[in-house]
Amino acid sequence: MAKNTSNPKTRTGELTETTENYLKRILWLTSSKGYARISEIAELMGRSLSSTTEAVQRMASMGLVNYAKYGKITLTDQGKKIAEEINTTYLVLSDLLVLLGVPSDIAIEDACSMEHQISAITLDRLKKFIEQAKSNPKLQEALKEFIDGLK
Amino acid sequence: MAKNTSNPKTRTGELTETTENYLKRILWLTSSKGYARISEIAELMGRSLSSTTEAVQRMASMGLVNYAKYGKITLTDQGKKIAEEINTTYLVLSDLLVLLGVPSDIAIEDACSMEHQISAITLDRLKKFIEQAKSNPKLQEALKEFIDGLK
DNA sequence: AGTCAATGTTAGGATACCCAAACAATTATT
DNA sequence: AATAATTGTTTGGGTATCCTAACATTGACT
Repeated sequence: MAKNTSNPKTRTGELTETTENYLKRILWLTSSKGYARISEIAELMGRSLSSTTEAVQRMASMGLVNYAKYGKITLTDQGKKIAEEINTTYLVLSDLLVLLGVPSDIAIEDACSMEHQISAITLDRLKKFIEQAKSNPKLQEALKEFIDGLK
Repeated sequence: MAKNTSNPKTRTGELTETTENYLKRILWLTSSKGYARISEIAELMGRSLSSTTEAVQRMASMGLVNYAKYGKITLTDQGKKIAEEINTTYLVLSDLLVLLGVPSDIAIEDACSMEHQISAITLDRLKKFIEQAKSNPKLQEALKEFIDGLK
């Protein structure tokens, strides 16, 4: 029986899930307009302004974002590097889900929180894919080649 | 740009990720031997005895587990129902990862925490699968049939 | 410049989690 | 049964997160 080896920490080994989510949203905002504002982050995260202010201050103290009261928010080099890693993972997952037939808006949402908030639709697609992979010879063979190609 | 619509809550809409993880481990233990002990849960979760006691007491107050001091722990009907849903999701995900060539021990770990703790290996497999799905005609066709078959 | 609306911060409070250390109960061993 | 070892609980702390309400700043408009 597999043990739970996970801390409250994440993939990066240092940041919480919440912090990673904030980072990703800030990356999106800064990519499109150069900086982010508390209100924009709050809106995108679905959190209150006060929670967002607090989170951003925490992230600033960790050296992830540049922040000054009432000012524009940007990512530090370190924050940007981590945010980009997270975003890449997110893109890979959402791509896969789309490939598996999950509608893109749901794929986007689900990619953000696989397992813990997976939707009924995504779950159904994954189930069917697994079934097919076991019974459909063509898919079976294509997957076999895929696996062989990894070596 | 997609908003974060997620609460601190999970798929079930009620429980936290941590609580869901505890539930799943308790399901595993109760399935194999009829009941669970604090120390076993703690071991499986990688948490201290005190944290585990606290979590189990919290879960008891939520009606998810049957608990009495120093006693054997079992799931209530409600707890069992939810735990089984979570476990099903977990099984689907781990199956898929195995299908994609992820070693089963890693698949098991990663299925527990997709996106937030995805390993480099899993990420690599997903990437390659996406690449292949775009370039390998056989896989492409097999996936197309899969998608068509969903209709 | 003065005022108002929008935006951002602080204060105050709550819950979920986690841990170590001290204490208590249970179980195993002599 | 008495003691030792194991297991479980409580206590006392700590951090992360969230929220509302009250306060402060900024920016826009008169």
